Amino acid sequence: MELAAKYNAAEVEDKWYAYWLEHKFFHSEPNEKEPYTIVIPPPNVTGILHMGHVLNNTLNDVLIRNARMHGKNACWVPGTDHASIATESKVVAKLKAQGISKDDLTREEFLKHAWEWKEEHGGIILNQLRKLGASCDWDRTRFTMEPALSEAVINTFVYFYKKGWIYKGVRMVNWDPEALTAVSDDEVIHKDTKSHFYHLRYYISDGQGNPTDKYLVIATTRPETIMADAAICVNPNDERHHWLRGKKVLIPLINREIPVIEDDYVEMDFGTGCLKVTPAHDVHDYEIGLRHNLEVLDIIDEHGKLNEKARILVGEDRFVARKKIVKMLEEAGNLEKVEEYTSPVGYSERTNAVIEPRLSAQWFLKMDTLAKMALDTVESGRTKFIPEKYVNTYRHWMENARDWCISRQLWWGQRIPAYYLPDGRYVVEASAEAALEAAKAICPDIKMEDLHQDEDVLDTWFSSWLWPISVFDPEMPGHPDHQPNKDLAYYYPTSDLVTGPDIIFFWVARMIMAGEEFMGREPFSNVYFTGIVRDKIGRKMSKTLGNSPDPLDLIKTYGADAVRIGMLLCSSAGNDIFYDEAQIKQGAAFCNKIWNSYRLVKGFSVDENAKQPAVAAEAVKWFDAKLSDTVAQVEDHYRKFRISDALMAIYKLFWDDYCAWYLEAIKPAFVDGKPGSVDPVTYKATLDYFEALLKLIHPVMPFITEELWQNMEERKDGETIMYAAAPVARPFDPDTLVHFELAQEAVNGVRGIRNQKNIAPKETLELKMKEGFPAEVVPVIEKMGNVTVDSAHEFGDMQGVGFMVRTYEMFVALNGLVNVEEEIAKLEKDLAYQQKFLAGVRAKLANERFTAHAPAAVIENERKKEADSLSKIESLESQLKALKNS
RNA sequence: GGAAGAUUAGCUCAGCUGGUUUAGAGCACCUGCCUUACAAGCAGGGGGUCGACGGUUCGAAUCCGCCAUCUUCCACCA
Repeated sequence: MELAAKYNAAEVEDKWYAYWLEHKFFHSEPNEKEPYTIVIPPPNVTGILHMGHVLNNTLNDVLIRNARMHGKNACWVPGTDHASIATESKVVAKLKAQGISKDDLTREEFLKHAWEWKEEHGGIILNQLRKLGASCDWDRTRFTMEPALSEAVINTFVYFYKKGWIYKGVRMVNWDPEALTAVSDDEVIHKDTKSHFYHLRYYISDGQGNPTDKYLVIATTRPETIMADAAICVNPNDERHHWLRGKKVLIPLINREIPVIEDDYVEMDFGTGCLKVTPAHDVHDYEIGLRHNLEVLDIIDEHGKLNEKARILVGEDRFVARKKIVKMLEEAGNLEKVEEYTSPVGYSERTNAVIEPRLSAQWFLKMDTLAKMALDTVESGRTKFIPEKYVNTYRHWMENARDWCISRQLWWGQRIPAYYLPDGRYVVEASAEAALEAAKAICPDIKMEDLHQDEDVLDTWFSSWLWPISVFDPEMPGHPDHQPNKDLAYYYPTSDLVTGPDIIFFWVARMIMAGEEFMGREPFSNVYFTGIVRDKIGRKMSKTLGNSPDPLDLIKTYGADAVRIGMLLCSSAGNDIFYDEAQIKQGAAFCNKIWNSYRLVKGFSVDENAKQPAVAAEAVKWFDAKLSDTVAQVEDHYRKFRISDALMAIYKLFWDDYCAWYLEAIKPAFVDGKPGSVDPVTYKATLDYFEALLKLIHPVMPFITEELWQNMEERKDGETIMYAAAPVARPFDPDTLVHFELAQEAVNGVRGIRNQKNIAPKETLELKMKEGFPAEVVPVIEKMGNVTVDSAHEFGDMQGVGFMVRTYEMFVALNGLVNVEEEIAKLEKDLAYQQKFLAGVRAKLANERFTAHAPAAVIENERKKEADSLSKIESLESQLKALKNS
């Protein structure tokens, strides 16, 4: 096959991905090998691939492919998340665009639309992952709302309910009075908003419900809620208000009597130090109310209007009521003053309506035991976090975990399996039939049509926390007596999880809880937290900013391998990623480099009778060691999840060591204007190394490596680099590397002189070196530096330029090209530097406290520095002397 | 306001238990090369008082304190 001069990714990628799929290379079944398992962080089912997904899934794929090549039975389970809030709001928006309001639809009609939407968009993101090269076991693709997984969620709910850990409670939700729905905290936008601070007089009651002439002053931004006040609260340490202890005050206008209570929550130096407590209409007040057993009086209805409990201004909108009540308070003499005030106010992301904190009945899951278990999992190290700093964050949250509100006022999701009897009592069962049976125990005559299932669905995380279990065996969660099926027994616990730190609590912590509860052990051994992908100037990638490129466009332009490299080059664990297209270009350049190195190797002609030249033998020996050395480093980097370091090590091995040094060293010289031949020993080594390099980089660049690996020799159908064994580090003599490095430095010295003196690389120079230099690498210097090497005792008065390779003196003979003054100036500069350096080292050695305290090895090293420096100075001085005499 | 983390070359980052670091890498930059694998290339080069100030130590980018700036998470203050 002819190879084009440039690598064409587009042609290659689809071909090999189809080949991999055709042979089911990504598919895993339990076997006798060690499993390596990753479950994908399931993207939203209607989502579109963005740069965050690219980063995350590239990392996942690198880990999976690396494990596969290390002989593990690698299984990467893909799937999607039903994402109730995001998906439902997309469906609502789509219906709205068609002129359909969700309110006009029944639950069944709406869900029909939602499923249609899911069928239409559900596969997109998984197909996009294929373009990236993701080696997911597609036969195992799961969806969090598919029947089996939904059943698992329902069973889990019933399980916890019967265990007594799920209860119905009241919670303050963010109510959107326009959309008539609760919205999540994420959907509330806090904006500083100008308003007023109303200072109101509350008169002290005489005990009979009549005002005295004494009063206290509270400051509020919401005077329309005073009718719902349950108490006035002051700080117990606030001496100004001690006279109020045990007193009761009267709510203005309606003269309802409320107590004065004390609580640390109140800031003494904010407002007047007196807080009106309105449990029904403020989150904090609600909590104070709980502590002090205060009455909860809800005076605002779902539309944001005052209801009859308010007694006055009934039916008025909350903002109209505010204006009116201010006037009424003023007329009644209760308004002391009004201040301008700016405070953060929550607005609904969807309707821009001001959010009304509203109490509502919600379902909760107790967190105390689960959180304790999950904290232990991480603190004991059974699950490791990378980077470790997230353990702190995790601990803080787990120690302060509040009960988990698991109900959502939506339709898209698993419907809560609570069935209400007409009298308001309820039963919790996995099916309507079971619920009817249970209901009959309470009320023998009850019929199915009398039962009404809870309208709410469960939080999406209440399904995704089962993911590492339910993708293998959906029967398991909620059935403690169930024996794990073959898959679950084999694949669980999974190995690594790659995800963003933003969902450490929402998802990671809860998966650990579910894992401990249902499996009795951690769901994964390591959690690798990626950073957030930002643009060059540090802004989050977002649709509204338009600063997020379409990954598919990038793949089309540069190739998937280049995109993968580009993302990994700038990703150290836990740090945000500053995305820059230049890095993808770098990846594309690397692809091209690999491609062309193969063109060179493939173009070699082999002379079966040729003997291996000394320089080639040396290069082979060196690269062998270098390869082992790098493989060991790469293994270490992978172990520590330093993926970008692993990549950089391979990158340099391929580009600098293999292409720039090894190939140049073994490249046959020209014979009669044509490239000469390579001997068979060197040729075989060269191909072996090339293959080793392909294997090393394959996890990161799956496509180009498969293409070239397949091209290297005739492969059978069904063979793939994916399952080739990863290169293994072998022991080597460290001197091999050290000596070759000396040769490289000598060559660099010669090249530097060429550059300086403008001498063409083609012109062969004469290099003199003093004896003692490792002889075996001299042929390398001769070839790579295009020099002939002579050893000499003295350089005498030769014309030329000297330089040092560590402690070895070198000298390039040049005739008529030396500017003596320039050389002298340069040498003197070097000499001055060395003398200063020597003085520093000697000062250190002369310091008794240093020699007394420092370890022997450190002192020894300083002595060596001293000796090296001395010999350099000696050499520089003799060169100077020679130059000055010439 | 609370918590965690960061600050090293123009950019992105390594630098693990203080001493083989006389602070490194990749990219970018500058100079010279179309040398028959690759100009998406080759060869060479410049560039940092390790955020500021104190402290511990024979010795600090590394440990401690304080300040500044930034990021994230939590709470968003009647």
